Amino acid sequence: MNAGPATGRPSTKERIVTAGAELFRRQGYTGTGLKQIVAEAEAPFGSVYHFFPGGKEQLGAEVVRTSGAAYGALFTAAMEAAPDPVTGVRDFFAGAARTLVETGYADACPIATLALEVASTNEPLREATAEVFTGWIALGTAAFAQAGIGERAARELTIALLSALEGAFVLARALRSTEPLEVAGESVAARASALLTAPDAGRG
Amino acid sequence: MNAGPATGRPSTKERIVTAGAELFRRQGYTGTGLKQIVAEAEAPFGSVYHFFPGGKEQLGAEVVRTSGAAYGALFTAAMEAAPDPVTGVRDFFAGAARTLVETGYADACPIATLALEVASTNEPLREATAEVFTGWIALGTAAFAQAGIGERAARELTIALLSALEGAFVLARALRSTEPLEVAGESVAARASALLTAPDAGRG
DNA sequence: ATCGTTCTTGATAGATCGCTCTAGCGATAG
DNA sequence: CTATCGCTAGAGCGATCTATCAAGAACGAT
Repeated sequence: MNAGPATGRPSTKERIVTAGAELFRRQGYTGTGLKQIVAEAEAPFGSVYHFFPGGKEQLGAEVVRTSGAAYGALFTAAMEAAPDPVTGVRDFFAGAARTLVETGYADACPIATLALEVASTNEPLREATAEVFTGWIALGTAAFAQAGIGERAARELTIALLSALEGAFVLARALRSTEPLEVAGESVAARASALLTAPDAGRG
Repeated sequence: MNAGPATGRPSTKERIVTAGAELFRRQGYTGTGLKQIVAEAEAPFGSVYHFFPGGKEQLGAEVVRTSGAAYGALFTAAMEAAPDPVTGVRDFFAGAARTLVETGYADACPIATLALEVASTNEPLREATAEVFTGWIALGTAAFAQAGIGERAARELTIALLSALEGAFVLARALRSTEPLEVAGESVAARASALLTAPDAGRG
């Protein structure tokens, strides 16, 4: 029943999930071994199968859901902290670019690499990534709708935002440049601005 | 010196590259074994190391460059076949969506999965993917510039296009839906249209 | 104190990984 | 014919992979 910190140290399970999230994000799912995860987590090997009887796949699913929720919260926080949605979008892309540079172009989307790897090879994990993306779309749609954009336009704006963000991450990591994030962010901000300036365009 | 077809069958090297391209695209780089590649290619295992003394990494680099060039040609062909750039963009996204559906959401970008996997773990392969992306940016910039868009705006439009495309691929494969490709394509088409309608906006 | 449960721990199995190595086939040149 | 060379062919190496297993430590409940 130990969920954690009598001491300041996170529980073994938490450390495994955290280490798995970091390694899956940077090296992908198939490229990361359980041995490497437990080494990074400073956890005994057997604990993986104690907490995740379903093995690597179950750990992967939990990592996807956990870090997906965390990243969604990051987006919501950026949107709520900003005076308007356009600024929120700009801030979010700028923050993503900053993180990317600070981590040596390692930390971008927490689930994209895994998502592409498993999309055609592992149905349970594919479903986990689909659930996360669906949740992000709902989050963004709600945020833009609250700002006065029609439901349908808000949804399409969110999908365009996520597409631009994920794609910019691919280019940015490969090219080791933040230019794609800047261009993509400005592109989405412009579209959001247009929808807010001429609100009739986006009533759905 | 056999580059191929006295018979109709492609050379062993070609079959290995083709099989590698298909498997890396669908399952990723670390998720694909050399044994699986030679089985798919109906080639002897030893031939891999005959043609690619550098092993899996060298094969990966050749696959990236080959299929990157082929995909670039596909883009150029779509742009040249279309009456105007906006239609070209729409056709290209629509064609990508069609391929995705026809292959059961397996065949999207030929190098994206590999690019994310190796971006922080394998510098030679990362450089190969960076070269391909740089080539695509040059291709798109030239195509849009030829249509009358200023050099700088053409470059940014191309980066926005590639970001939207790659990101839409991620979402589409995970969600098993073409909606992201449709939304992203329309978004890029709209931006291209705006740059062509008001050409002064894009003189750089 | 004793029991039961939860969690820790690492050795180990069985499969697969990338890669090396040697042997041999078949076409061509001399 | 013989020699050479490009390529075929696959057995096998050490390493690593996921997963299993049995045993012990920690701890609360009775």
